[in-house]
Parts: sequence; C-alpha cells; structure tokens
Amino acid sequence: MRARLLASARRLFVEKGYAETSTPEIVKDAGVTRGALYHHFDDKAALFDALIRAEAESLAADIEVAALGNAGDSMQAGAKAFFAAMSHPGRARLLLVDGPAALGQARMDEIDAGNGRRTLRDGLAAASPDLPSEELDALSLLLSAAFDRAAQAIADGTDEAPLLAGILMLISGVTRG
Amino acid sequence: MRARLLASARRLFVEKGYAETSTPEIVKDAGVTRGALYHHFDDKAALFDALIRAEAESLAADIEVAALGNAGDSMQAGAKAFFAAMSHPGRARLLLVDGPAALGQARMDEIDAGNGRRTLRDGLAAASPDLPSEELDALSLLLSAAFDRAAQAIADGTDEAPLLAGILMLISGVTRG
DNA sequence: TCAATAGACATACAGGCTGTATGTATGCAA
DNA sequence: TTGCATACATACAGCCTGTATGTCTATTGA
Repeated sequence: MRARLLASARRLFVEKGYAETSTPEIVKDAGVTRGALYHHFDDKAALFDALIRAEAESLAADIEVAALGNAGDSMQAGAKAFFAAMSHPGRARLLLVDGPAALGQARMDEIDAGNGRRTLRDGLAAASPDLPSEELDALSLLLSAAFDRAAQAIADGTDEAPLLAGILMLISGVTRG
Repeated sequence: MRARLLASARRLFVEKGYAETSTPEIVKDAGVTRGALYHHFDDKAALFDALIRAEAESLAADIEVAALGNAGDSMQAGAKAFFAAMSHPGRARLLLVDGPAALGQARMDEIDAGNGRRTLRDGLAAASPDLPSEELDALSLLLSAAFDRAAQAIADGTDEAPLLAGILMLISGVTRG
C-alpha cells in the first residue's frame, strides 16, 4: 500500500512535477482514497520526502554497482558511474529539480548525507594532498554542482560525451596543480 | 501600481518562497485587491515571470557596472563582478532557486538570454582558441553551474574567498590546456 | 458638448486542493 | 468476547486560484 502510493506518486511527480500533481490524482492512480495516503504520510511533502529518500538510496546503490564495473582511473570511473546511475528515468528531475525546490537544498543535502560531495572531496584530497581543507570544500561544492548540471543536461537530451570530457578537464585541471 | 505589486511580490517571494506566497498576501501587502493584480498580470506565474525578468535585468546591469570597476585579469574581474551583483539580497533565491522551480530552467535560460553562459563561453574561447565548439559549450555549461552554486552558497553565508579561489582554479585549469 | 468606449480597478463566485475530523471494519490481545 | 489498535474510507472546513461581473474615470470622436 505504502509502496503502491510511492510508485504512483513517483510516476506522476516525474511526469508533471511535484507542485502540479495533486493528492487526489495520486490516490486515484494508486486505486485508493486520500485517507490511506494521509494515514501513511503526514502530508504531501512527507510523501515526497520518503520518495526522495528512496530515490537517493537507489542512486547510491546504482553508483556502487556501476563503480565496480568501471575499473581504472578512479575519477573517470566515478564520473561515468554517476552519469549512468543518474540517467535512470525521472531521477534527475526528482533529485535535481523538484527535490531542492520542494524540500529545500538543506534537506536534500541531509538526505544525500553529503554522499556525492564527500566522495568527490576524498578523491580530490587524494589527488592533491597539498590543498587546504577549505579549498577542498569549495572545490568539491563547485564540482558537484557541475556534475549535477551535467546530469540534468544529459537527462534533457544533451550529448554525454563532451560533458564527461568537460568534467574530466575540470578535475584534471585542479588535480594537476 | 504594477510597480507596487512587483515590490510586494518580491519581498514576499524572497522571504517565504514563490509557492508559499499567496496572491491575497501580495495584494494585502501592496494595499490593493486581487482584481488589480489580475488586471495587470495573467496569473501568479506571469507576475513572477515579470519579476524574474526585472531581476535578471538588474543583475546584468549591476554586473556591467561592477565589471567596469574591476580592471585587470578579465576572468577574475568577471567572477568578482558576478558574485558582487549576485549578492544583492534575495537575488540568489529568486534567480537560482524559485525561478527554475516555478518557471522551469528552459524559461530561465530564455530570460537570461544566455547572458552569463555566453560571456563565459567567449572568455573561454579567447583563452583557449583550440577548444572545439562542443567542448566550449560543455565547459561553459559546467562552469556556469559552478558559478551559480557558489553564488547560492555565498548568499547562504559561506565565506566567499575560497569559492572565488576555487572558481579561478577551475578556469585556469581549463585555459591552461 | 455629449455619448460611446476602453482602461483600471473592486467585488463576487465557482472549482479544486489540502489537511483534519470522524466513521467503519478487521485483527489481535487479554 | 470484550477492548483496543491499526488500516483505511468518508465528510468537512478553510484557503487559494482564476474568472466573471460590476463600477468609475478618462478619453475619444462626432
């Protein structure tokens, strides 16, 4: 039941966006009543929060799987794994557009537990051990923004190759000096 | 009247966000009725669209002014001018959070007329004439995402210096080859 | 000068959505 | 079997959006 609601919500949120999807639509799609929805979730935002948490978990799991497949240069492998996992239909919209808008960037960071940025920071720190800590923070923030924007563009149909190349240029530019 | 509505809308949108601000609140703050609002704007989104257009114009104007002041290295001067202009209260939220969420990234790009990205692309092209066109597109997209995220972080209270340094590191890493 | 019209606003209303309060059935526990 | 909690359904109140309608003023054209 909870799962049915989450599945219907995901489909509709991906298709029309969070704000434009009403709870009557969701429960109609799931074949239940609004009573069931408000029994399992405090409100519409809580339903979305649960959905986003599940999506973030799936993302992390997919990245882990893909990273095992891509051996070699860890940064390039990580970037490819991220893009592959992020290309799951609807994921970019949920995690990069509607999530921050509806729940706030702070809550999104909380859900992500800094997963992406932390990994990135660790990679940078390993490649450039002499960077001061605050500079590592700044660079990982900036690069994760670039990653996110690239994933969004790819989801919107932009060719992946130049974006991947661009990301790798940015990273190598930093790690070289 | 239009101006009064836009001013009240801006204050409330900045304070509480677009979705959480109702038209009755706006007109109450402006001291008029909803009739006036719907006389001047097609709907709430059109009011927000007009507000965003004005904000984007102010941003462009402020950047131009600041850029005249900051002579020297054009990239560093441009970055400083961008951050300074973007630190105008509420601007980051309007242009980087609520704008894309409510109007869509496509509409935001249309309003911006690609101003920021185009400038960035021109700068990159001048510094690295041998980069292929599609790579310039990718890099300017990625870097503008980094610029935006940095501006957001600064608006949220993060120290500007490491972010500016990080941006310049990213750019110099790319332009050096 | 006077009627006709357009613009600027106010008022009133219909429909939809959210969240809550209330009702009902089912299973478990004492 | 009596009591209670859980899982839902139904009903309701309040708010919000967008539209329809009314009013007043300024302007235009004859």
